[in-house]
Amino acid sequence: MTIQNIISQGVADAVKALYGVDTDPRHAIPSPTKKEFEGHLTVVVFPYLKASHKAPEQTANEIGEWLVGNVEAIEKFNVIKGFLNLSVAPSFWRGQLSEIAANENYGFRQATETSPLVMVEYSSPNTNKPLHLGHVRNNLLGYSVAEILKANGNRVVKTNIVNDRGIHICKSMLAWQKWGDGATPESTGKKGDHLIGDFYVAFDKHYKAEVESIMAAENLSKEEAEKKSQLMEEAREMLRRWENGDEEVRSLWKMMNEWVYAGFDETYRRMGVDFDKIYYESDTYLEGKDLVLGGLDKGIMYRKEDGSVWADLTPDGLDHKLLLRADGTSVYMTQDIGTAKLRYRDFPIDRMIYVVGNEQNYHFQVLSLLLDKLGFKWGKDLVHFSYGMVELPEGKMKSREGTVVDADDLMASMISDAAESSAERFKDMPADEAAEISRMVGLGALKYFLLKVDPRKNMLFNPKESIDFNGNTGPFLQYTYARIRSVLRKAGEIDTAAMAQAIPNEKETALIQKVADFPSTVAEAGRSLSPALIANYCYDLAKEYNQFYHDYTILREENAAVKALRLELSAVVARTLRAATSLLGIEMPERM
RNA sequence: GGUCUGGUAGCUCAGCUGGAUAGAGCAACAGCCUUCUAAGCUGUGGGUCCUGGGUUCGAAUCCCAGCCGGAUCACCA
Repeated sequence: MTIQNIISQGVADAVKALYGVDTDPRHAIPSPTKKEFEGHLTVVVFPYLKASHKAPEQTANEIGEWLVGNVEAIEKFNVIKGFLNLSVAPSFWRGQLSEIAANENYGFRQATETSPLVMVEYSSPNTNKPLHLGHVRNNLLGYSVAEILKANGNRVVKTNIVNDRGIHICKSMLAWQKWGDGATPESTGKKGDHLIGDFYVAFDKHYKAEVESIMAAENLSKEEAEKKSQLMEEAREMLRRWENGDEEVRSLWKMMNEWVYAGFDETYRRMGVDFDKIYYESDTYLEGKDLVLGGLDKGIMYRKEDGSVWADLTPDGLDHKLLLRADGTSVYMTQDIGTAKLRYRDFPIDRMIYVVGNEQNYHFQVLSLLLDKLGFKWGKDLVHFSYGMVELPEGKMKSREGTVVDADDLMASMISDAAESSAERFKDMPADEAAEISRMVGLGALKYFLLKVDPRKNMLFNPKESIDFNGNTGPFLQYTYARIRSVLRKAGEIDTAAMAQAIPNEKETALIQKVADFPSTVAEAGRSLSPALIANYCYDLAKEYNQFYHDYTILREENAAVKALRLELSAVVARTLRAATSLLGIEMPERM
């Protein structure tokens, strides 16, 4: 039982005993007492004035008296206006510490066979260009949300839908045929995804040049010139051949996609994210058709005179939505319906979470309605985990203007920055260990930077100012962890028996209280799908520990009981920090 | 224009299921390493919580209106 529960129940009991009124204990959940007041937890008594028919101060005093008399954990209280500040007995906190220390999986709930099955879709790259900063935010959010759901006792399937077909890949393919000179990742020494990205850019360059020359030669508008583009026509022709299963096109497509996947795999590995199941749009894009046609029979969809198929969503406050073109081909929405069908066939999903940028809010609103109408039980409640974009100081990233921040480059520069700023302190360390720590620290800084902010909001990334390693950052958490580990290495075995005699002081109880908040933080992060909540918790915990570390000695403490308590407390903080940061995909070095 | 979403310190952001005097980090300034890791700790300055109404004992938080920014409203994905 948590102290919050003890208190809220106690308050309900007090109100019943004192004023004869039944109240719901959940209405009296105490909040942490503000630093400037004495006490650990605070109950606001204004809601009980109707029951007490007394002034706030008097009501608070009466409830306080009752709690001290009847609830063992409550030692004393003070009242300021309607705020009842409760002090919890040090012995209770010491007991909490022992309990927490004994629980290996503290804060995490294990999944069982009957736990809800949640599928989290994230990343979802196109195969015509390498991953960029926007994908990094997506990947880290998706990975973290999946880990948080696991920690809350859900069974989780992480999935990725790769957009491996369509006109954009054909553009890269065409450019490679025309100007590639047989280049391969091996012959150029380039990662496959970057190589393909270069050809995509090359296509765009030639296309633009072509359009401009048509405009000049025939005095046409840009739009008219684009229609006459020979290059674009060739790309479209290539797509038609692909759809017809043309062997030459298919084998080229296969080869080039393989290059890209090898590149993606490396990026994912470096980033530390993974997937349980990968879907490819080339496998799913036809699957939605049957469902849509089935919906036609059931009257969910309707067919226009030209043969196109639509859903009327005006009763739901939305518009009419096209699902099949007049020529019978699929659109994006149809593909997503098809993907849903395959997924549901593969896994009995209870809940589906799509980690996709907020520019697709409308799409997912529609998808939810359609899946629900088509009979997917999770359709209505599907979650579009909608996140904001990462902006640069000059605005959105634009590939045309070369302002796209590449994922591989970014990670590499974070790691080299970390290596540089730790060169001095690593000088007596083997090179491979120093490199490993630099990797953890550089990526830790990047991950924390992207995950600590509210996912819904657009965020700013300034490439000119490198991401900080000081203050509210990932390395701050890692440093705190490494520092504790260093103390524990020197301490050896902790004398837990001696700890029973210790009475934790104010700073120590504050720290225990912070650690005791971890499970409810994990639970809340699971409810609200919020890595940011975990990040903020980590920062608060580390900050609290560093103050404690600064103010008190541990190894030199002469009182054996106090020393044991401080060591145990340090051990528990380190473990909680590691557990919490693991939910963000951040690794903790043993030294740094 | 319709819908969705955001606006908090010079900058980047917390806080938003209503509670006390609105918090961090960065940047600036002033301190703290013969002591367990100074990527740390302590202090100073810095606020019309976009504006105006409303609800309430109490509003940065909820409601309404407005202003400003972003997204979206494709037979693109």
